[in-house]
Amino acid sequence: MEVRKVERISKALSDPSRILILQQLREKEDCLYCHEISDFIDLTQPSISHHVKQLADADLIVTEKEGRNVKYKLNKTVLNEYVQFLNTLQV
Amino acid sequence: MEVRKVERISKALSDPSRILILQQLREKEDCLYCHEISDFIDLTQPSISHHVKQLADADLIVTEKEGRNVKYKLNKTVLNEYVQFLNTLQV
DNA sequence: CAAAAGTATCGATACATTTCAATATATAAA
DNA sequence: TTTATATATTGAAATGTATCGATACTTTTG
Repeated sequence: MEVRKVERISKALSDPSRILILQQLREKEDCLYCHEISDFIDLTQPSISHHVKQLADADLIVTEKEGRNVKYKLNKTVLNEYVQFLNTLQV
Repeated sequence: MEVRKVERISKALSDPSRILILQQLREKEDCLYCHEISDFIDLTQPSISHHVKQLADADLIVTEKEGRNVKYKLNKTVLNEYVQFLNTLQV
């Protein structure tokens, strides 16, 4: 994995709201809808949209449009590649 | 691992210079001296000192003083805990 | 087609991070 | 003890990020 990509993923993971989104995504077992996020994060809609974008731009989540709703899934492949990179840092 | 800790480690990993330091630390197999960093990072001494501090504050590296030099080691325990946290994000 | 609902984008402001020059501190060498 | 070397800290400028209100876009519903 390229350094630039590691940097972007790390940055996406460096915010409590975004970590919480990923945790809730796991709780919901890959069926988190955008509008559900405001249930557990006390920020305005534009702020939440911004955080989701960071996660999506880092490829940590995949967005899927369902009518006027947006549904999120964890991108396990990218998360695994990131973990793999971290493991290569250990001799 | 606490969210605050994940946040801090992620932030430490979200900079190309700091990623490079960790990569070189692996190359040197846990024997990286502070003054060696300027060989592969083109920043001033205070900037390098700042980056090293970020890594140390996140507990990703352990610093050891040897006379007027400082030597770094990777904190594998913390890195593993971080990886473990990331793995719990996968169902 | 008009209104409503869900999400994204824009522009502004506040806050955080990166970087450097200057300076301080600590240890070693002369 | 004076000087040199290695690292840390400080303060400031530049850049980046988070947040919000306002607004635009898209899809659904009436």
